[in-house]
Amino acid sequence: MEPGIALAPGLVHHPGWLDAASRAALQAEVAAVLAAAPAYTPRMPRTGKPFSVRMTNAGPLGWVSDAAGYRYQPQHPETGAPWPPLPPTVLRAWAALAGYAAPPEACLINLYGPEARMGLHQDRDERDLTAPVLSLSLGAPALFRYGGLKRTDPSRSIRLRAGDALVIGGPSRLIFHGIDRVLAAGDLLDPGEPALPELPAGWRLNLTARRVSPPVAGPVAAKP
DNA sequence: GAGTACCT
DNA sequence: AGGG
Repeated sequence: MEPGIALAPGLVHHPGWLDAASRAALQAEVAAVLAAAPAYTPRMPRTGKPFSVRMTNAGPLGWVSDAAGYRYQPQHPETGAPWPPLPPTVLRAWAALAGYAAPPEACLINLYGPEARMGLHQDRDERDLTAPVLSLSLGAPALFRYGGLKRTDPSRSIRLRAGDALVIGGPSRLIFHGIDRVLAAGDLLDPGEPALPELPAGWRLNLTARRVSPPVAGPVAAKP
């Protein structure tokens, strides 16, 4: 597993982990996901207030939020279709960085317009909290804020750029985190084929791979 | 098992 | 910073 920069125990930043070719490949993979599973606007539990971020998913399960609450489900909430397969680049990054044998089951794709934000929150809807969450960034840079295990713990922010990977695991698995703001220009989406017609310059895209359920028990060790 | 991926 |  590659070193990266430990921001806290279990919270590891890998700046520029995806090279230009991998970023282009991932963009093409995201374009395919969006074609099969269009971005939609999630809503807050109970109040139904819309998020500023748009979302879609890939993998056997996807994270969704609406007035009924947060949950993982196998189908797109609007089309009813199963989520498309996990992008190969996400699986490759997981194998290299997650330190977890079983593959991810969900890849949440967050699409941030120039004004989009994500308030401080915990990723705690997964039953398997021993697996890390792996984040990959594309497009415009953004200010990522992270704190501690309590909402009131002090927080810091770092800049995430296109190609950065971030592993959120171990003692940091349940830290509060969010996106303060997307930064203007600077990094545009790499020109790649096929382009992402739904993603104008100035947008940021984040993919988070998650293990939702504990892996089924493997072979039992032989007794002496 | 609160809530709070939101808002003031 | 903190709400109910």
